[in-house]
Order: sequence, then C-alpha cells, then structure tokens
Amino acid sequence: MTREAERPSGVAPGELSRRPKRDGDGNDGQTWAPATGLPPSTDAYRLLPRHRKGDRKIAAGRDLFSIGETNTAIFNLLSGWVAIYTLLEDGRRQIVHFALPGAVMGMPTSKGAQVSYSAQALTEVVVSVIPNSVLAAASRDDPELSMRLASALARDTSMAYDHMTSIGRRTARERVAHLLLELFTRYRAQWPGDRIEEMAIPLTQEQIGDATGLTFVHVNRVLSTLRKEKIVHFHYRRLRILDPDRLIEVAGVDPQTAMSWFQRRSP
Amino acid sequence: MTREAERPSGVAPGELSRRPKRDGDGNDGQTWAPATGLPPSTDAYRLLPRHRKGDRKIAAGRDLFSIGETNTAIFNLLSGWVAIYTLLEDGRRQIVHFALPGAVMGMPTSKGAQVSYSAQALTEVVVSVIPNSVLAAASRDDPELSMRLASALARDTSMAYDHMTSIGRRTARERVAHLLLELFTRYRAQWPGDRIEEMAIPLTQEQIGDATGLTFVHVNRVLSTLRKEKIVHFHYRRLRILDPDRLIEVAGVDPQTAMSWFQRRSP
DNA sequence: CGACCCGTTGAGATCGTTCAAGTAACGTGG
DNA sequence: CCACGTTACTTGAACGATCTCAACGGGTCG
Repeated sequence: MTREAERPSGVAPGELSRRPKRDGDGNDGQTWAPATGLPPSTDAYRLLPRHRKGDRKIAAGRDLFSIGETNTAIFNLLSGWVAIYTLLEDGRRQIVHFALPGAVMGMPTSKGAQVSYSAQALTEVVVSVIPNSVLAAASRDDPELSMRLASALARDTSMAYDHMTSIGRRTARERVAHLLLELFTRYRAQWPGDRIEEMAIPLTQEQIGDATGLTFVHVNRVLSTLRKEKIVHFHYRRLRILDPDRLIEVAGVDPQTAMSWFQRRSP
Repeated sequence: MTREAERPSGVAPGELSRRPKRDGDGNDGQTWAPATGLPPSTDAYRLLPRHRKGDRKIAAGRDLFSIGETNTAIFNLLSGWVAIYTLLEDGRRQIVHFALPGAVMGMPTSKGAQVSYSAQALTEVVVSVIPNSVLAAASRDDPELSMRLASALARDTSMAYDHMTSIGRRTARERVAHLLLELFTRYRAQWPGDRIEEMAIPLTQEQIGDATGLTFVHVNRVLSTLRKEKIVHFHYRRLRILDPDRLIEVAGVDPQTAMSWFQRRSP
C-alpha cells in the first residue's frame, strides 16, 4: 500500500538549489484529470467545491503562487507536498507551513488583497483551483461551506502558533525533533491503517533548516546526533523513526498530546 | 536555553517572580487609559453579531480562556489588548499574537475541539462573547458573515506567518524593531486622524521577549542601543518613535509595505 | 562518466543567554 | 505624603548554542 506516486522520486529536475529563487514567471500547470496516487478517501479532501477544469498538475519546484500576487482564486491541495514560505529582501527564507493533501491555500484576507507569502511545490502536486467567484457562489448554495472553511483556517492558525512556539522557544534539537514528529504524524493520519514507521519526506536538510529557523549545517549536526542516538534516521529524504518514545521526549511534546496526534485526521 | 535550571531555584513553584502566572489572581489593577479607550468607530469592530448580555469586562492579567478548554464560544475584542500565548512544560512561554480591538479569538478548529493556546488580558479588556450556537444561527441569517469570519482568520494566519518569519530569520535587533513598528502601525490604524508618534504600549520588556523569542535581558540591551541611536525610546511601557525611517530600515521592512501599513485598517 | 546537488565535518567567530548584582518606578498602607 | 515592598529595568562578565566559512565526500541523473 506504500505509494510510489507519493514518493519524491522524480523530484525537481534541477529546480531546487541551495537558495531557491522566486519563480518569477509563475507556473503553467496544465489542466488535469482526477488523479491517481491519491490517498484512499480523496473526496474527503475536497473541502471546497469542485470547479470544472479546476484541477491542475504542477511540477516539483514550481510556485503555485507568489507573494504580491493579487488573489483571484483559492487552492485545495489534492496530492503532493507544498511549502508555504516567505522571503526577506536579502534572501533569508522562512518556511512557515508544510501543506499536505486536503489543505486550503491562498484564502484572501480581504477583497482584492495580495497574498503575503508564496507556495512552492515540493513534489509533483495536484491542486483544485477555485476562483473566488465560484467560491462565493458555492457558499450561497451551501451555507455550511464557509463555516467549514473558517474552521480549516482556524486550524492553520493553530498550527502556525505551534510552529512559532517551536522556533521561538525550543532548542535546535527540540525543533528538529518536533518537526519530524509533526510531519510523521500528519502524514500517517492520511493512511490510518498503515503501521509503517518509515516514510518519504520530500525535504532537503536545507528546507528543514528554513522551516526551523536554523542553517542547514546545524540541521545536519542535529540529525547526525539523533541518528547516532538511534532515535531517528533521516537520510536522503527518507525518514525512519527508530525510537518513537524518545523522539516524543526530545520534541518536548506531551505524550498524551502526541498520541492524540496519531488519531487526528486533519491536513 | 539550558534544559534544567529553567526555574529560578529557591523560588516556590508558582511564585516565579518574572514569569506571569497563568490565570490565577492575575495582577489586576493597572489600567492604561490611553491605549484602552474605545476607538471612534466601535461598531465597526463588531465583525460578529452582538449577543444579548454577551459583553464581558476582564481585568488586566486575567486569562480570557486557557489552553485545553473546550471551545463553546468565540470572542470579539472590543477594547483593550490581549496576548495570545502558548507554554512549554518547563515554563518557557511564547506570545504568538497581540490581539487589538476588532480581533476575533477562539474560533474552534472543529466541533467540540479544544483551544491550543491561551489568551491573557494585558489591559482591562471588554470582549463580546458569542456562543457557538449563536454564531451558527447568525451565519444562517447573514450568509456573508462566515465569509467575513474566514477572511479575518486568513488575516490572522498571514500575521502569524509574518511574525514567524521574524522570529525564525531576523536578528534580535530586527525582531524588536519589527515588533515595535508593527504594534505602532496597528495601533495607529485605529485612530486614523491621530498624528502622534508616541503611544502607550502595555507591555513589559519580558513580554516583548516572549513575543520575539528573546530573553528580557537581551531585549533590554537592544532597546538601550536603539535608544542611544535615537531611533525609538521605549521606557516603562511608553513608546516614542524618534526616527521612523531608520526604524523601518532596521526592521527590514520594505518602505512601500510600511507605508501601506499606515493606511490599512485591520486589527 | 561528469555535473551537480546534497550531505558531512572541522575550526573559529558571534550572537544571545545565563548568572548575578544592582537601580529606578510604581503602589500601598500607615 | 512618606516608607517600604514589589515589579520592572539595567548593566557586566562569562559561557555556550548556533552560525560562518571552508573543504571534501557521496548519490543521482543525464
């Protein structure tokens, strides 16, 4: 049941460099028929209404949208991994969120607003693109819709707060452990039956650094010691959890909470 | 950030002098008239419907709600300042957001969910409390409501991403400058006419540290140098901006963006 | 087979923390 | 209105976590 399609195997034909640049020209995702390689309950991921011809396939390394663009549509991720990130003028980069299938991206903050962050495909990705007008119409038909949307956004905010706490108050070791644990549990929540303790994480050590507020050099050192301690083994984008209990401990997560993560079913 | 000696030895647990206690008695008392009084257009802040008897007044230092509580109502801040924060088990604290009048707090991430953060009144505060049931009913009456709510939440997420970028990728000096600039512009957006460059910020240096991921000692040093350089003067909760241009420069904010902040009218 | 990423390791510099000992403002009760 | 206790702010010295710079090794792909 392990999904080859989900693997970052064919990653980025040279799109990902040490300092990924902003993808200026945007992307030219071709329209695409409903996907293969999706998790079991694909339809559950369609929080948002389906738009005719709205599915797009985007290559790894490309941006789905970029900071400063005026918001004309919102995106519902159907498959693949996406990094939401911001840039400082001198090139420093912060990955603020990893979007997994089911995620909603690009919700406008007000009418005609510009997004204040960018979204980069980490793997090949399929998104459902819903123009704002379609969304507005759909929410008239289905009054519950925008409330579900609001809940999803509240979830995003909560996750952002959690991530922020990690960056602001945890040590490097704790941050890395916390991120790996988070990604592992979120990923696993998508295949509830699966008992594997190994997964493909389509991230370089530099991207882990960008997410945790560290340099890739230091991420490497932390990962090395975690490996020597036989807690986790992360190498060339494959993650193996060797000692879940100690990982939870290092991550500084309440075991209670950690277990609930293993249940939860949210993007 | 050493693992153990996190709590000042000798001090009884729960009596941490510097660490504000969760909830409990709270140091009610001081009120900060300047920053607390209701802005001109109070009604504009009622993004959410008014609930009969729903207005509550809360003393400075108290928690509006705490992590782990089951979510039964959402809050619309009418006046005063609120800190949204999280705690790690050993007492490390991260302030993830400062809520100003107009803010919506405590939106549930799913039915019957628990909030994953706490909210502490920094000044005396007035909030409108809207039970979930009332919200649901109101959103049936006013289909636009939940869409406006979703936009407000998207705004929260954007702000969280911005703050996270600051903590993860900026130097201490940049972080402090950025926070002061942000608070100043958000505050000023509430009194559009006002031309003052001085304001009361109801924060201690420790709270600034908790928001920026620094220790209060280092916050103090940064503020000292900013004062010596005649950029900003922050002393005993009063902020005076001496050199706006250089502050914008130090904060590493695009002047273009900074100016737009001075226009924007959002909590 | 040759490029090109990506990962690894060492040495030294730096930024921010920790610990410690003050001083200044505030608030309270006499 | 003053004395006192408390909280907030300030400063110095030493330490250490993380960064920077630099060189090299390993994997993968065209």
